[in-house]
Amino acid sequence: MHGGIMTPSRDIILMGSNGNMAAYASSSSRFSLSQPNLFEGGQLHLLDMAQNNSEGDLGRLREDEFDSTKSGSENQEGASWDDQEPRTKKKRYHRHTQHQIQEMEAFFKECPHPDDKQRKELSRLLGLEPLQVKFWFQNKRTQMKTQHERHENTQLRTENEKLRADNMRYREALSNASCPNCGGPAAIGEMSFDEHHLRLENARLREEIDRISAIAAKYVGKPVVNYPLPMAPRPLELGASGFGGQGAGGVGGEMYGGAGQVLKAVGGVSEADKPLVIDLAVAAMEELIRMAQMGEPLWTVSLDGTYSILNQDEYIRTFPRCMGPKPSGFKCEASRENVVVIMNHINLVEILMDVNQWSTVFSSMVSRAATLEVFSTGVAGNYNGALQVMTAEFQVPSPLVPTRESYFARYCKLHSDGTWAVVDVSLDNLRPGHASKSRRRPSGCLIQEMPNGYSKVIWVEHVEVDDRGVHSLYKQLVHSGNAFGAKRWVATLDRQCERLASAMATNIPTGEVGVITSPEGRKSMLKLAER
DNA sequence: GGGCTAATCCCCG
DNA sequence: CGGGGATTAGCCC
Repeated sequence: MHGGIMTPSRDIILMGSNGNMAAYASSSSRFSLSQPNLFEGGQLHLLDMAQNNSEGDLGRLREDEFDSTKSGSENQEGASWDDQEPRTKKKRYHRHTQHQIQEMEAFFKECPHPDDKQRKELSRLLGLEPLQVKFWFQNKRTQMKTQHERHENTQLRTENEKLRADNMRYREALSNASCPNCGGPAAIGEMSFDEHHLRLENARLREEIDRISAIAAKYVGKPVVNYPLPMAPRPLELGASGFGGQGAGGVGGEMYGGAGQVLKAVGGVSEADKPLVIDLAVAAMEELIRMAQMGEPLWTVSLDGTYSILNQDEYIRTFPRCMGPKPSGFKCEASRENVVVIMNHINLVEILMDVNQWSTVFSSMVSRAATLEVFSTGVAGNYNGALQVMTAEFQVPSPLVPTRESYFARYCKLHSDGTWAVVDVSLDNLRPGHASKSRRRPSGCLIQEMPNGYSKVIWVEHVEVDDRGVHSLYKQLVHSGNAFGAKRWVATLDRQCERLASAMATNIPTGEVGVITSPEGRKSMLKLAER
């Protein structure tokens, strides 16, 4: 019971009832307290009483240890509650002696959860109430726990600081790196993109690039025409995109923008022809670049000096005929025009690559258009590397001029000097059954960003057409380079820019389509809302 | 005032 | 009922 003084006997003999609970040698100044659960095959010497106790006398030891200069509240003898207030509300300040703590610590190391019996023995040994021993062990356990937690916390903190430092270093390195694609900073603004999304996108695109380049490499050096067809052509894969069934999500839904029934009969290319399409696109891109850059004698400047006409003989001498020779009876039309377009270069690329925008902006020339298959949507969120198979019907607003249907690949590439290029090349070789009346030789445009936000555009149009039976007036039209030539494309684009500018300024028509340049350089098409 | 520790209270299995 | 978490009380630095 609380209250009774547990005066320690001067000779403590710890003798468990069963005889192995504790062992004590009073004269040897050393005793061991063995625990039943630890006592297997020998006694564990947990309590070393020898320290500072030459006489092995516990009672005296405690008295010796007691420093009389210390506060009177320090427990002196026995460390019990007996001589103090009965355990009611007020606690009296009391500290266990060094010795008592030492002994209990030692025991704790071996057994933090002493049972009743062990506590009793300890209390007897140390002259404490069993309850006090119980408290002490309880408090010790919580103390150890908090200590452990604190230690763990500091460990985590240092680890955290180390990771932070690493992170900073990586960020630093990243911000100094430059993007291999555009030469701009490689660091990704945290605000603008979701990093996770980008990582997934990157992985997908990397895979796509690997696949494309592997296929392209496989066919390098082989003739482009008369491709072996190792596999039977697959059924039409309308809406399918990319290789290996990888989807370029969302494309299928926008297919056939403005396309009529006729175009729906035309499918994508067969699996076996895909390498050929890639090869053609790459070759066409190369040709377009050279066509755009060369001068005399390949090009002859028109009389009024606003555009250039292609010199056929020179062309045949200069360029390998990647599409094969001109079909007999076909006439060649080719022109080039340099122009400044009042539009952001990114917008212009977007218009060309998005069939809906393209057919809308050039609606006076393109009566129908559809994207049949998307090989690649481009890299890094833009159209760089985008390749798609398209079909379109071109028109001239005149009953004298028949429409021309074309089945072609459109390939977009950002070149290392910052120039964007979009090239079309006919894929008629892939459709031997379709006797096309016209073919698009590498045609398209080079787009350069100008400091004022406008775009410098070089437009090349190069088509071969069967004009037999076509009205002579039309032939004159073609000869002037205005019918389907670069000049007309450029003029159409210009008109669209002007139309929008005036629509915006005068606030007039509804339902009109125009082109705008947002500050961010995005969303180029504008359909003025109904009012 | 905060840390330490003996002791208390109280909840939960 | 005992263990353990939360809290308190008293002391020390």
